[in-house]
Amino acid sequence: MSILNPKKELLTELKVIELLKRANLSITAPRKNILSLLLKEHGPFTVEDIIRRLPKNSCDQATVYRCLNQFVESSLVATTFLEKDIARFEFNDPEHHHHHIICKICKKIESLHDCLIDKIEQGLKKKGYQDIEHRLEFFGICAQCTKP
Amino acid sequence: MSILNPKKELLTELKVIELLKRANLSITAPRKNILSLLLKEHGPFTVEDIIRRLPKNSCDQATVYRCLNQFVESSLVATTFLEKDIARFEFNDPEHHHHHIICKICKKIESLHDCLIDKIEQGLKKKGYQDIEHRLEFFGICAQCTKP
DNA sequence: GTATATTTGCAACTCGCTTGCAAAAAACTT
DNA sequence: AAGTTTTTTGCAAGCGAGTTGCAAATATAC
Ligand SMILES: [Mn+2]
Ligand SMILES: [Mn+2]
Ligand SMILES: [Zn+2]
Ligand SMILES: [Zn+2]
Repeated sequence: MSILNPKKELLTELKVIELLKRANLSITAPRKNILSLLLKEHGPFTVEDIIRRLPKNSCDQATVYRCLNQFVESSLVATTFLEKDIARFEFNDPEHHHHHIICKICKKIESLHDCLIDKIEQGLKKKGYQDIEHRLEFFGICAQCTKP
Repeated sequence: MSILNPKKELLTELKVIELLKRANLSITAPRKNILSLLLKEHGPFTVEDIIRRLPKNSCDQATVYRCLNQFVESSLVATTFLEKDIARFEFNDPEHHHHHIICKICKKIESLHDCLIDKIEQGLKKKGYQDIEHRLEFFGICAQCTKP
C-alpha cells in the first residue's frame, strides 16, 4: 500500500476485489495487480506496457496473458488491434464504449468518446489529422447458428 | 488460357497486366495469378484460401505474402482482420468501399455494401444476426507528424 | 487446519508471417 | 535479339506474439 495515498489505494483494492468476485475469478496477486493497473490508467496498453508497469518480476508474462484473456472473456477488459499482431487492453467501462485513432507515423493513440463515423472523421480533421482511414468490422451470430 | 472461355480469360489477363503496370509492379506469373484470382472472386481470402485456388505448386507461400503486401501497399488490395492473427485479402474497388461481418460461431463472412453503424446493425438484426458487436478503428497522420 | 480445486511460473512450443541468399526471370540497353 | 542490369522468386531458416503442459504454489471449501 502506498505511503502517500493509503485511502485511494485501499478503495481501488476493494473495487478490484469486487470486480473479480463478480466475474467469478479467484482473488490472486497477479489478477489484482493487473486489474488495478488498468483501473488507474486509461490505456489501451500492450502486454509489454502492462508488464513494465507491474511490480518488477511480480509475475510471468504467461500469467499476464492468461489474466487478460480471462478479463476479456468476462467483459472486464476490452481489446483493440490498432497495429498488426499487437493486442492492446483497457478497462471496459460499458458506459463509455468508444474507439481509437492511431497515428500512422508516430503511433500515438487517442481515445474517441463517440461512435459515428462521419462525425468522428470531421472532428479528427479539425484536430489536424490527415489521410484518415478507418476499419470497421462486425461480429455476431448468424441466423443458421442461432436456430438449432 | 481456358478452353471454355478464352475471351473472358484474355480480358482478365489484360486487365491484370494493366493494373500491375499502373502500380509500377513488373509482370510476373505469381502476380498475375494472384491478382486475377482476386479479381474473379470477391473474398476476402486468407493466404491459405489463395494458395488453394492457385495452380498447384505454382508459387511459394513467401511469394504469395510478398505479392499481397505489395498489392496492399499500392492499394490494389484491401485487408481485413476479422479473426486474430488471420489476415484476409480482397480486390480493392475504391467505388465499393465496404465492411464485413463474421459469425462468431461458424466464421462465415459476409460483405456489407454500406458504411454507417446503426443502419448496418439494424439491417443485420433483420437478417437474423444476434449479439452483434463491432470494432471500429481509425488511422491517420496526427498534427505533430504533419508539421515538420 | 486439512483437503480440494485453481492458478502460477517456467520452458518449450505454435503458427502466421518475414527474411537472407543464390538462382531464375523480367526489364532495360544497344 | 543478345547482353546487361534489376527485380523477383524459391527455399529454408528465423521471428515474435501468444499459448500450453506440467509440477509447484496458492486460493477456496469444509
Ligand atoms: Mn480507449
Ligand atoms: Mn468484401
Ligand atoms: Zn503522429
Ligand atoms: Zn454462423
